[in-house]
Amino acid sequence: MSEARSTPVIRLTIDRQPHVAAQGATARQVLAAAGVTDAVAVRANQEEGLRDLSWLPTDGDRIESIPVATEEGRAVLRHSTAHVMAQAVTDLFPGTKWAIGPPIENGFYYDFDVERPFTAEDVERIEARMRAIVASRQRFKRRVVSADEARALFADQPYKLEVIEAATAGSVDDDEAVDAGPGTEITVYDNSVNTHVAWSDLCRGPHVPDTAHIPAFRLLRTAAAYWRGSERNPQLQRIYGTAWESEEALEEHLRLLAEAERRDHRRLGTELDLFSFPSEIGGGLAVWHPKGGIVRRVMEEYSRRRHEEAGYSFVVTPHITKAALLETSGHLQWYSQGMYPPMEMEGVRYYPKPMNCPFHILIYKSRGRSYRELPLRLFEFGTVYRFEKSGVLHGLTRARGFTQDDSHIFCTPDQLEGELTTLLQFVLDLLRDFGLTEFEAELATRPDKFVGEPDDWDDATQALRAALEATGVAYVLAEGEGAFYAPKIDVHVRDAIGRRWQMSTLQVDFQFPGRFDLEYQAADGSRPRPRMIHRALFGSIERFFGILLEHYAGALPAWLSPVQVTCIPIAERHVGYLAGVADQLRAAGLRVDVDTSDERMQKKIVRAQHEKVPFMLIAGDRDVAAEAVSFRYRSGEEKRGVPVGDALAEILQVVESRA
RNA sequence: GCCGGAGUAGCUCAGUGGCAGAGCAAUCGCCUCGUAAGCGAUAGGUCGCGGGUUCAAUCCCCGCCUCCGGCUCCA
Repeated sequence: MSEARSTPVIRLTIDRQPHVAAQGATARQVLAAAGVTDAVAVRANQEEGLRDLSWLPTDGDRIESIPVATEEGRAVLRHSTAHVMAQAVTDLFPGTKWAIGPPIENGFYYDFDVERPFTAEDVERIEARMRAIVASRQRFKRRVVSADEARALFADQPYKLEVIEAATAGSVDDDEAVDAGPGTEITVYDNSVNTHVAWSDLCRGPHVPDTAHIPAFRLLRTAAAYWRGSERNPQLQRIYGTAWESEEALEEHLRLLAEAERRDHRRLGTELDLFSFPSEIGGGLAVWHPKGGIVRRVMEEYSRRRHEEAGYSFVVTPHITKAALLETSGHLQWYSQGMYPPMEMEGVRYYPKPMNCPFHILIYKSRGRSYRELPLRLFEFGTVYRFEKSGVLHGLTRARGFTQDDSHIFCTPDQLEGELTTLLQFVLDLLRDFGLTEFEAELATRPDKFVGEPDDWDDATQALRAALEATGVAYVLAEGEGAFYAPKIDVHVRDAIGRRWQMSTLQVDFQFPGRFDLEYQAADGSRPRPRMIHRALFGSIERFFGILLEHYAGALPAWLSPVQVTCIPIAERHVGYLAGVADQLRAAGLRVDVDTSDERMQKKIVRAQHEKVPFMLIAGDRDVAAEAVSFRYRSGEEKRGVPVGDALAEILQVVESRA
């Protein structure tokens, strides 16, 4: 730097490279001098929080630039865009009270207390106003204020006052922390053009330097949300939006949203004639049509076989039970709001079951158990009923009646760790067989409110951790997120378009063995309590099916497809030949249709393509003469003149490999 | 459950205060065809349900039901 001669200099590290800068230079200036132009914020000295580009580094600071095209950078961008949105709302709806407006995955929101909910037209006007604000190149300027100054500034903003009080008391939650840093200092960001302050918000920051750094955004939808997330609090009007580092990135995100809509399992369920939710039966209660029923049966059969190979014992239990069982288990005390109400017969109350565990425990208890029998692995496709609030139902992934692939494993304390390890490996292997390959696990530890002995918790948590380490699956610690009766591993999967779904859960239970007074006879004649592991692998068949359907966009792999092969005659005279081919394929266990409709071949191809059938076998004169068929694959590729035996072998190979 | 939105043919959706429409699907007929939609005809509706306003309501108003987007909750 040329001015270094007359100005005191400071030594900095910028993105691990040493640099010299003039004292008093902003982070933005030193980054620019170092050739870094894509940053929206910086991290200083490996601190957790980020700083504005207007921050003044001092000698010896290590600076990490945060480019906009990173998750942290986008969060800064989205947070700033949320401010612009709040400013636009304030411009258009004077008197609006602001709550909070944090960045979230893929976007941002801001909650407002307004006279009436926003309409679609309001949102258009807000977005237009935002574009004007962005075009005016407003700056985001940070200033530190005292708690009293903040109270005065936001005297007419009751939600901000609450955040200020929470911040000064040091008790903010994560979302609110975005608006005011805990305890330390209270900061305000002024949005200004030249010296004119257009709008100010209580905010921890950081923010982009000015609105020229907001290249692409879109408002997406409005919704109601409770203040501080509690249904006892007033409902606020929330606007969701998204912001990206470029128009291209925004377009790509919008394309992904459209893709997700296209893959919606509820839409595919109707289009492919798999299942439906007749309103005559009631919300959240599915009926499975023949084609959906085939897929479900194949899934269950495969799972059953794998469980048998892994040493599980199949059990069957009823759908309803007397209240007493659920009193012993504690469900009536803890879970009654999630249960269907009881029905009374001969003066006794019976409940539809919300979970299978108490029933499996009674099987364990049906006679004395020896350590020689352990681990005892009970498995059931157990159908349960839970009364979900009407607003939360969502196709097959959130239903009121569903079938869990539920198992309960009873083992000795010594067996626990080994059992968990093989169990987790089993879970991951089976998910892979269904084509899900990206896993992320969470180890959820003891919550503030818990039952049992801390030592037991530590042992069980350690066993779960050992299982995670042994299988090598990536996991994060979810401190305090365990169930009140047990630590657990939750396995999440990423689907084909990157969405995260919670799938399997493994829990080590401290409650039930004691509540039901379970025991086994040990080799030394003592009668210790067994350990108990709860495990749902798919979670529920319905939910898993829905996720698979979205993962594959309806084009299920051949082994799961309801129709694996559609035979298409080119002309009516080829029907008889293809009927013979179809018989051969069926004899080999394949699910085959022959399209005998009075349509042209092209039309039949369209239909089979819409039905997402993996293999079309087409036959005309040339194929008949050669005792061959012609393939058309789901991809649109084709292969002509394949001898029937070869075609059968090829299809069987794909089906059996579950590819 | 709460806030907002939407309900028109099996599906996707137009439409208007004055006899209810399209495409696809379905049925029937003609065509017999070599890799993404052949031609014609027919049928299909209490315009979610109930009430109100009006000479007249699918349309405007009110209530309810169902679904959708969120919130809370959750497999």
